[in-house]
Amino acid sequence: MKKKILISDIAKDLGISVTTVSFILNGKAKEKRISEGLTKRVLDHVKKVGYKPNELAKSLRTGKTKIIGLVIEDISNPFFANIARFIEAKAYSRGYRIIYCSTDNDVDRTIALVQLFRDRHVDGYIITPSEGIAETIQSLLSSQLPLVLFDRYLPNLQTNYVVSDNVKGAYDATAHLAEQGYKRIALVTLYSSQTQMRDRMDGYMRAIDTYKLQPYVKKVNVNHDEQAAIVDFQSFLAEQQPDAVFFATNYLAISGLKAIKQLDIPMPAVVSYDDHTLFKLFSPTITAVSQPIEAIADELINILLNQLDGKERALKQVMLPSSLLIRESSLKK
Amino acid sequence: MKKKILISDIAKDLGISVTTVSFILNGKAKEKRISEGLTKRVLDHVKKVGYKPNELAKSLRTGKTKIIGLVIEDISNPFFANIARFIEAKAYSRGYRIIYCSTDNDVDRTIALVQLFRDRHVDGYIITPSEGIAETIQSLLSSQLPLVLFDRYLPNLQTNYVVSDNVKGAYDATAHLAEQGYKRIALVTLYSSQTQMRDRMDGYMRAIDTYKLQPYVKKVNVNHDEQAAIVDFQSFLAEQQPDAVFFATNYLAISGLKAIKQLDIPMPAVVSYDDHTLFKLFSPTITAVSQPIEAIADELINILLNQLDGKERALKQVMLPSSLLIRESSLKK
DNA sequence: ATTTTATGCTAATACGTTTAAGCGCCTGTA
DNA sequence: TACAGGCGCTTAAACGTATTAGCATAAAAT
Repeated sequence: MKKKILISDIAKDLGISVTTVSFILNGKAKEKRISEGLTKRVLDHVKKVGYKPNELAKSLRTGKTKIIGLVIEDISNPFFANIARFIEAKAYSRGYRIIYCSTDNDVDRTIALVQLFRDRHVDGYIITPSEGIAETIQSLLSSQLPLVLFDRYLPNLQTNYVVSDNVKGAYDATAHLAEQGYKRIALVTLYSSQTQMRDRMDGYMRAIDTYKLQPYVKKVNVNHDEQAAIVDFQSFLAEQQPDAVFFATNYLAISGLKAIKQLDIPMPAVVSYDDHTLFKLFSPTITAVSQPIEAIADELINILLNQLDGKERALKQVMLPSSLLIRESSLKK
Repeated sequence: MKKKILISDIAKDLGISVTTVSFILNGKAKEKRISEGLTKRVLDHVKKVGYKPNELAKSLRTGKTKIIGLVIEDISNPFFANIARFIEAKAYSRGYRIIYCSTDNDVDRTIALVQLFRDRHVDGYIITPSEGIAETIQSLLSSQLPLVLFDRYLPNLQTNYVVSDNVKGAYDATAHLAEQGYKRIALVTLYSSQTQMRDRMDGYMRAIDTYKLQPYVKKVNVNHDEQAAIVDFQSFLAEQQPDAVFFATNYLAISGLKAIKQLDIPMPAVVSYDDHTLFKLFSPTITAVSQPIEAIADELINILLNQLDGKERALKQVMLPSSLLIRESSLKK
């Protein structure tokens, strides 16, 4: 049980003051005109005895934790998991650490997480806002805390955000189906008025207009009981008999595929917003709207770090293009 | 921009000492013989002005952060994601928070994460150890830090751990295939000498012995380049022509299924160690060895919290049973 | 010879809590 | 009357660091 070694121990060992050691360790040796000889002696000795500053004490003193809080909808969803991975790597290389938690799109959970991060004094926030979270976000804003939303935004709030072009993505997906000759193209989406869902609906409708088709929209409640959602969706399938289905999220697509599979009906053409490992595997493989994950992560971390460095105060609202990953091998008609 | 409110502000507002406020806020009012009237006044006032203690300062003073560090192989793997979810919920209800990060089974990353958590003074550690991490774990042990491993353990180290009965799980899976009449049952596993992999191999071999079959073992390097792993596995398939495949992990199964799909050969029977959303969807659906996820999470958090409370110092090494989720509808032979 | 400036370092305070030790007062006992 | 002890609260130190203001000496300028 070795005793914890402090900065004062270093100072004592070398017969100098704590201040000097602190300056050197924080890279202010030159600025504070500490001689090169002493600087080297200190650094060598620190390395030798393996001294590590107490980060808690540092944070208390400086008010900075060098930690970014990442509040994410569902880390087990590959889309979010990959975003998180990129963000983590990029933040790391710039001296920041990430801590993240999933909200499952639940408001109370989101509020609790933001509070947790606030309690821990994270330096900045990257958040996928769930519905009803506006007040909480507003309070972060009021406290001047660096913040950027992604995947969706809150229309009434002046915040930074990074989203993909959901309207165009959904339009392209629907148009792709229409071009292939499908006539009864259904949209399966959530009971949700979040911006990304609204925009995907919008894109779908625009394509329906362009191709003069009949819209078939099914809204599903997927959060609580997947089996109930599946049954619900099955009755929609039986009633409307779509020949193609555009799922507004990848997990909707997964539930949807389960539903179709159980039903023993001809498989409709399927497109999903956001990709999934699964889709490459499925027969026939599934076309997906693919968001530019790395670019999103890049924008997010840049916006946040620029704000943290005080370089940038202007509002940054970024929209990036999605692309269609066409996978069907057998074209219809 | 409201100014941050301190415990001293509370004390000043009420004309009492900071100590008294602190005692009350930490539930020591009775123990410290603070009158009920004052206690109530303080609590009311704290609620009214919305005072929140600075957790950093608390942690610095007490040496406790009420945070548990969860170092996990891959949070986007449903098995680990679910474990994490349960652990988080259970810890939360006992006043602890979780921060977690993925290692991707990379030693350097694991070491860096443990160091990060150490720097942040987490109170305890739950870790899926990657290979080559023994030294790091030993150093946690030497510093008397509460610690429990899971999914696998380090045979040379005296640590707490929670694992499932990998030998029996793998035996049951293999035996199940043998009972169905499959003769060329292959095991696909990793280049890894971690305990869980060793034990799954062991269980497979025992079943092979029981049923007097020929073993077919393929070791795959899946971490770096999935496509290379797929090609590698495909040549194994072509050469050995197994009629059934037991994958030692769920992500191996996914890569394996991709490989099989590309190959246009008759689909062998497939069993996977650990379940996956995907498996319910696949045709034919895939049997899986299912670990008792909630029980594992329960044991982990109990062991750790009992240690944190100082209730328990004895070594806890727990093995829980896995069960076989049989899903094939069409039996062979 | 005196004042100014540069050099290289340090003393002391602050960050926001918790907690050991103790202080004055009141009550009850002898 | 004197004293012990309980009651209800407070004083002051501690956690480990960063940083402002400043000090002593030497060199340069007047």
